[in-house]
Amino acid sequence: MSKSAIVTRFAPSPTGFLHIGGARTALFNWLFSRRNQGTFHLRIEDTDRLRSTVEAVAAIFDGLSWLGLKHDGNALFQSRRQDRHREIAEQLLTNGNAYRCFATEAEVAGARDAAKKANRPLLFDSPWRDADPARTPDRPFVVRLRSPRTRPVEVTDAVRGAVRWPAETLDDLVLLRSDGSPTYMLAVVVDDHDMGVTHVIRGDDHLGNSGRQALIYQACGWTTPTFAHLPLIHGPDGKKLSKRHGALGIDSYRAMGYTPEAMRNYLARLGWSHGDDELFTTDQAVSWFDLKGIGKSPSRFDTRKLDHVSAHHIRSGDDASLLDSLADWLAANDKEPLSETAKARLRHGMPVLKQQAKRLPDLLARGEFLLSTPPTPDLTELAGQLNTDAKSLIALARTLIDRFAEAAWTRENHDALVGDIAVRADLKPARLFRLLRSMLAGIESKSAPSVHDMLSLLGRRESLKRMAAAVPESV
RNA sequence: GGUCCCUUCGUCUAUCGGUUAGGACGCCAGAUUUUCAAUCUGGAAAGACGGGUUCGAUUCCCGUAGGGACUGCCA
Repeated sequence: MSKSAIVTRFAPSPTGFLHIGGARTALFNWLFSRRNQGTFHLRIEDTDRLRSTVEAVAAIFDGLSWLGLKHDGNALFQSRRQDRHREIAEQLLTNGNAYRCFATEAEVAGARDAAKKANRPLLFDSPWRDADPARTPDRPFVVRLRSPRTRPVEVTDAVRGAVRWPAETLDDLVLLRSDGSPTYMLAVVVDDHDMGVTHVIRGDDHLGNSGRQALIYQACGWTTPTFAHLPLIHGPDGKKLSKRHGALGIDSYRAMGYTPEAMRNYLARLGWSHGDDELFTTDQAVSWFDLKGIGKSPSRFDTRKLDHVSAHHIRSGDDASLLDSLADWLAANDKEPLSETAKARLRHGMPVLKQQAKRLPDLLARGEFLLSTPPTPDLTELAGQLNTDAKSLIALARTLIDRFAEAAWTRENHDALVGDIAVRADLKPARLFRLLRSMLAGIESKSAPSVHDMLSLLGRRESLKRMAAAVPESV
């Protein structure tokens, strides 16, 4: 293992599902570690016990595994590391980089209100920062970091460049709450350090945190990792993605019938680019990925482009795995699983079905004609649509059956036959195709493939059977 | 309010001082045509604004406007 081994991590809070933005963050971390033969860790930030549930944690595992983003080693639960976090806080207290603050919450709030009125940064300047440790009151306290007040804090971000904050805008952040529990700020830094994380790739909403966290790294004497803050994903209206935009969780996209491969492609291209490449495989993304390709501005989620990417991956997908994906989709939506014969038929038709599908369920809609015998078409109704009468339509159908029955079952023959019959009947071939379509897949079949494809997929025997069934016995 | 970040076609983006500003989605037109699609061809469509720097700015700097994030003893 090289000394410069890269370690990344994805550290979601379990809030109910794997957010689409979180999924992209995970993907970038995964891509970056794979690209560099590094390590990709998963850490569950479950220190907010009220909001963290086993279901929420399971949703994250499910989402990641469906997306194919496997983490190395075991997932780490932040809540189980509180002793370690406290230990660091104690050290900081001992070496003077932190202090006990006995200010009440009301005092802090009052100071902030005053700062706001005076148009100053909302920081709280604790009177206990320089108090005599011997003269401390006997009441609850928090442990605060003693931030340097003279120099600005600077962080170098791999996508943003140098970012700095004036010293007076950063207050002494709380490390340990008055009940002794560690705060998020402390926990993140300690965990990232202990896990050996070299690159913190996360959402833009953490950019401000990186300055504060840098202060903790400095106080601990640790080297800060490289930060890379990803611009957020917005809804189609440019506002932060929220419930009113519809699907937020990766599970929703799974339920809609997008494949993991397509989601990876679309998500990777949202906020990251490799020249003009739009459609690519995951292997390609891995070999191309770099932090330089990450954009700076937020991007909007566009489901129509997602559809296009999805269609491409279905079209170029492997028939057998497409069938597996379809089975997964059925299961994810609590639908009845495919029977063995249904599987065999869809598998047989897959080369055709996948040509025009945007999402997995389209495969099923296209292939419906293969799975069940269509209802007998009402030729009277069809005659109405074709602006002719039922009687001549039936005659045409019979001719079609007779001629098809005696010719070899090829597309060329079918074309020639239809052309010939059309000329004799003084009709446009299009009408005969409409008639054939109705006989093979039902009069309402809008989503079935072309007549030629159906003829070929169904074969001579089944096709002729359906055609015959469509014509009334006695007229 | 304060701090920080962002700004190229409607959308995702390329460009790393000199281009007819390129590609993709979507859109429009045409071809094809047995529905819906898919496919092929063509088309419309962008550097927020104002100042600098420079022989030359989309590109560098400043300002303005707009958008976003953060601003907790949440994560």
